[in-house]
Amino acid sequence: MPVKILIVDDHPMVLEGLKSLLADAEGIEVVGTACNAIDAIAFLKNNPVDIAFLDINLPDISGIDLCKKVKEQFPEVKTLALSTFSERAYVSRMIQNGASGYLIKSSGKEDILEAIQQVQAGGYFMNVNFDQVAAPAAQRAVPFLTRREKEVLLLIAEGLTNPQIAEQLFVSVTTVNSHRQNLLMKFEVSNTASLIKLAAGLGLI
Amino acid sequence: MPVKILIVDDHPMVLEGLKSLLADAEGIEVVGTACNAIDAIAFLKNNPVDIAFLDINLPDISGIDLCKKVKEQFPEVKTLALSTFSERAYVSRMIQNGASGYLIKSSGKEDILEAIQQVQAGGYFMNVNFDQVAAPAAQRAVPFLTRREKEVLLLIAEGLTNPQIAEQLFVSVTTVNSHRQNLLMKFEVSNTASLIKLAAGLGLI
DNA sequence: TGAAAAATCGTGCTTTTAGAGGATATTATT
DNA sequence: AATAATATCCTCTAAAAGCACGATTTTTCA
Repeated sequence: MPVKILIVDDHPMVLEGLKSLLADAEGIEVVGTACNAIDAIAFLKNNPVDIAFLDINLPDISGIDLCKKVKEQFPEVKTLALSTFSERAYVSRMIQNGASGYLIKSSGKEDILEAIQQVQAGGYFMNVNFDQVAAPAAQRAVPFLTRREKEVLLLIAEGLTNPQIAEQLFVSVTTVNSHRQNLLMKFEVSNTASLIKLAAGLGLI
Repeated sequence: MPVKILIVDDHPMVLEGLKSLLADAEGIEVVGTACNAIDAIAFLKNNPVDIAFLDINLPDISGIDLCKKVKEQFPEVKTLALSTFSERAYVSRMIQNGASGYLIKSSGKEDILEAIQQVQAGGYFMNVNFDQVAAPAAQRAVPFLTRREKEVLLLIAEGLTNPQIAEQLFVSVTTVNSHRQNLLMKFEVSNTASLIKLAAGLGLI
């Protein structure tokens, strides 16, 4: 008896791609596809399924919530998260919600087949290392800036030098420099490049 | 005579998906696929192609650079950028490099067929509205940067000084400074602050 | 193979930043 | 009226960046 697969993804390319890649695989049958969570649930109600591939981004509810629903209503169905690189952060939540594995969309045929095999045997599959990704999540708090500091920050970002800013604001260069030093301190950086990059990232300039 | 299509993407799912979606379309033939830029160029040398679908993220060189190369070496080949949502910022550069259109990977069959039709007729196709995204970035052309310049730019943005960058890259400080000066020249700015602000606005860092 | 592009290294000089240590006014705000 | 925060100004030093010449080597590609 072949392994029955349901694919849930709103990208026609991925849907078709997976279907095509699995079409000639032995012992595997794609019994259905869905492009949203409602259709997916409806399909599961009426058809036996062994493994469900769930995209993390779906139009109606997220794949994470769908995963939870599936495991609640159909605990015998094993789930496999489908994700692009940038969504790796969500994978741990998917696992918490009962997913048996995680497959990045750039996976090749071998990975996909291995994932199915592993999961069908009751195991887990994951083809990404989280070591590299965890870092960027760290959010930095926006430092409190005074009116003058904001003005100076803006002018620095526009490429003005301290003397030019001083002229613009009718103050002395040392004053501008003070504000500049305070900006570096508040952002906890040691030069203009980091300062501007952070400020840009926080949408301040 | 059917329209000859080459698909370049390193995601087997997308590759297969597109192929499958276009398989039964009338007047369209997928004559080849490639999962990197080198294979793509090699294929174009030996086979006539009307339209090349180019993924923006490729393992060897970026789709943007590949697009440029293709238009230089095979000006008669029309190019269509393939991208996920998060990469929209790069699309304008793709267009600058001669692409005839842009297709998000979540596109359905209708969009894909319409894109092919439009492009083959000499027109442009784009199924995303840039109003929300590109506003600040679109104005200034993104300068062409060499591999080393990009590296240096990134390290500058991380707050490293010339001596630190030199150490990191195992080159002399004067070399780093040369790259830095070239960056300033290419971005038409006169200091680091402007450089980083611009680069951040263009999504380069 | 030969030309073009990129990457590498150099010197000398000026300007700007970064960092330390202050001090004194001017505003809030309680 | 007293306190705190902000804004202003100062000197000094060292480090880094910016700018202008240059040059050689390596890589890429037609």
